[in-house]
Amino acid sequence: MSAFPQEDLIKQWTSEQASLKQQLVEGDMEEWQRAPDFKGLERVGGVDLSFIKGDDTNACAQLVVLSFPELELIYEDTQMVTLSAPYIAGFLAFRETPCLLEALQRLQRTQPKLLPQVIFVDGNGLFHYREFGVACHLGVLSGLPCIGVAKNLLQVQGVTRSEEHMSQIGALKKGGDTFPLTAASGRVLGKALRSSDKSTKPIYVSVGHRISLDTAVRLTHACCRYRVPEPIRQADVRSREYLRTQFPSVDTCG
DNA sequence: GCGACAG
DNA sequence: ATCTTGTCGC
Repeated sequence: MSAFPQEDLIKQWTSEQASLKQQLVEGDMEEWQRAPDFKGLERVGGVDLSFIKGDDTNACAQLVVLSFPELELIYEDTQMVTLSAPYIAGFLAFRETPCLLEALQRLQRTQPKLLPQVIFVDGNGLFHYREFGVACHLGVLSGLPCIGVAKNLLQVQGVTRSEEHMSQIGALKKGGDTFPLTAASGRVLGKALRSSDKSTKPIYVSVGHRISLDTAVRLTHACCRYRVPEPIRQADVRSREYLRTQFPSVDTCG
């Protein structure tokens, strides 16, 4: 077998990100994105992968489509997949995007009218080392509007978990409150959002594709029943439930 | 060399 | 990502 140093892989992936980035579209492109109440938006999607404890190559890939604004499940796709790429911070898309695109293609092929008008992705969009996170990657390759939502802060481009950052989190008083994630360049790459009155820890929202940051934040807030926006939360809950029933732990009492 | 490292 | 139950509080 030929050796393929991680160094080479990273070089290849870096140039691929730069190439795909040229197709990235920022800003609102649909009428519903401009509407105060998102009139015209009927379907929101969410994707996620879940793993079995000691196995990092086999995973359960999940795509859900919820009605908007009710946030009720109207479509679900659950599929066991074998991942070929390793997880490397900054290159999450190369690991997770292929199986998510396949899920979208199955939906496109069988029930195209149920395709989501926007997809919430677990991970960052523009808030990324090279401003091209997994939400941008999936957006460009699918052509669909995407929003990146990270549950943990990626310390990038000068944004750190500093006293200043902690202080800004403390200043988020109610659901919907935000503060910008500003790169050293001065560019706002995303926003920290207190997603509900009850949750203290913010989520980090950034543009994936074909949507503006303000619209992404506003819609994310509108989709939060709990800390994590419902489309992603449903995808997470359902993929884990699938693994729990299909692959029960082997080493637990009998 | 040290620390950071979405999922 | 996963490891993990009960517990404290509203």
